[in-house]
Amino acid sequence: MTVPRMTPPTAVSATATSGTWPAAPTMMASALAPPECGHHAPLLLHPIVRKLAAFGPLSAAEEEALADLGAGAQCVEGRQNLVTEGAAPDHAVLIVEGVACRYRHRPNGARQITGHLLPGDLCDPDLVHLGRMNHSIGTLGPCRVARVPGEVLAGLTARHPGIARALRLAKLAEEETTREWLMNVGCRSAIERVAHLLCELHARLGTVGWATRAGYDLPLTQQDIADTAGLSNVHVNRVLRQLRLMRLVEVGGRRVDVLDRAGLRRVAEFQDGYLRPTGA
Amino acid sequence: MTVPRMTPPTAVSATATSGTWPAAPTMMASALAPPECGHHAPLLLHPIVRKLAAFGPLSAAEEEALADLGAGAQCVEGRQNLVTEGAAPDHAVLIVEGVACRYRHRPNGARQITGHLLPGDLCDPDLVHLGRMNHSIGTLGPCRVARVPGEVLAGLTARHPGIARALRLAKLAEEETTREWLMNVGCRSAIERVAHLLCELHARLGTVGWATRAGYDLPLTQQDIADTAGLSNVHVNRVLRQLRLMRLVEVGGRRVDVLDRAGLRRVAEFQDGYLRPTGA
DNA sequence: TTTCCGGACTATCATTTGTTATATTGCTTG
DNA sequence: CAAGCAATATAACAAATGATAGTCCGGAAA
Repeated sequence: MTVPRMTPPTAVSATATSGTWPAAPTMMASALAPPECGHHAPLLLHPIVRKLAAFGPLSAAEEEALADLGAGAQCVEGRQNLVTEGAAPDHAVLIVEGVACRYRHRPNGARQITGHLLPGDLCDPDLVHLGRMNHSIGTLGPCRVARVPGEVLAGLTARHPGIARALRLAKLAEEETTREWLMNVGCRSAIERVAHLLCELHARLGTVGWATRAGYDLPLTQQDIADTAGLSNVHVNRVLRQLRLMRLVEVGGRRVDVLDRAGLRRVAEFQDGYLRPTGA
Repeated sequence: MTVPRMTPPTAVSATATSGTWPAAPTMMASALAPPECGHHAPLLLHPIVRKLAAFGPLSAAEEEALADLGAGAQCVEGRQNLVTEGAAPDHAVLIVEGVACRYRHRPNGARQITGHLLPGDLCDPDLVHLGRMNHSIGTLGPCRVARVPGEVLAGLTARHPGIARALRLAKLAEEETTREWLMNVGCRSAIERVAHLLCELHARLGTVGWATRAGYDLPLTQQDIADTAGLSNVHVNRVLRQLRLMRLVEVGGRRVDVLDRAGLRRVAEFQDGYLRPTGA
């Protein structure tokens, strides 16, 4: 059977200035290679290495151990559950490629997405404490994911203090992100919410090499954005049109083109500090 | 949409004002004997003992060690900051009595409350990881709070595995609660949001002995509820009147009288499972 | 190719919620 | 006691957002 893959990041146009943006297109292209041949590629190409390295220095052995986590990654189509509400998983899930989310449904069918899982995200790092999940985790677009048994994870953190520390900081960042979403939904207007969401995705995908300064590929439908921001799909459409008319960002065809990053951030009041908590 | 209307950020008061506590007597009268009235009182009267014991068995030594945390508690008036955004605290804060919250302001003055801190709540148990806070913590009504130095906390968890485990579960419960709030604000109607909030407070205060089946004392203003639920104060007033007319709950005079607990929970679709995660 | 279908898009209308303004109440303070 | 302040209450109006319905488009399947 055919296995769905993510659209690879589009090559940067010749006019694009490198600037301060971390990702290089050639690196991203090779990141798409199957994980089996990954031992020749720089370890930083593995999204989880890139993500955790941003929280503090990792030893070479730690980077290698992290990269190994993605070795057995499998392809999953969009709209599939990875972990279902009520289950008591004995493994964590590492997103190697694609976008997944945490979500829950109300009895009336309404869905609320409570978190996005992007390449390099590991959930849940402390599943040992968790009896049964009270929300589900599912893919939004096609993904490559690796299941990490609890014992493997425990051994990893026991042996590598740098990884343990980075995972704690990553967890903290996730908590802060949830609070930021609450801020978003609780007291920002529709256009501000959507703008903020697009900024956040830009920043997060950027640190793992899946976004350029010009934009990023995004498998979310307008309904997915609506369920994230607490809006209706129709209103999300209205807001996206407005953002397009304001020459800030164009969203369509599973692609987000950021025309005016500064302007978008201004509308969203976006401050990216919450994504990078610093250790004490 | 939301226009400047808020009271300015509360003035910071690093000085722990001790002594007077305006509304104290009435709060204590119905529910419990005052927890501070002595070393002779059963340890379960200490809210943090009650709260953590709900997550799993604690040894007598552990209960005693926990009860000691509240020994040096000081009185703080309402509307005072305990920790201010941008600070890098070296201590955790234990709420012994009263209600506090995590919150942030938007530049336009709008405030979003992202969490409630009730008696027995300890924040943040893992402050070691935290560089600077990107939200503030402040009292909503008069409180008694104890500051717990990081070293004390570290020693406590190192020496008492039962406490360490309970604190981890409590942290997990807090995360689940934040997600539940996101669900609330993101996809429930105004009346459902307020009903859900009242149910949650009832359940949480109940486990630490500050609520009876009939209701509980609550120092929140309607504006505070509004800032929690992502509504305007006027609309909160409308909703509270509706809940009163439906004979579900009466809120007023710093008091919540629950007339029909089952009915209120039905309106809110309240499931309290998220408050008590089970260990694996 | 044609058909089918999900997603994007738009228009119109309905409704919830926010805004502004003004009393009122109760408590604190002078 | 009166004055002042904060919180509550309510009304009238405005704005933001949701609901419904339908078209259009592009990719997948027959």
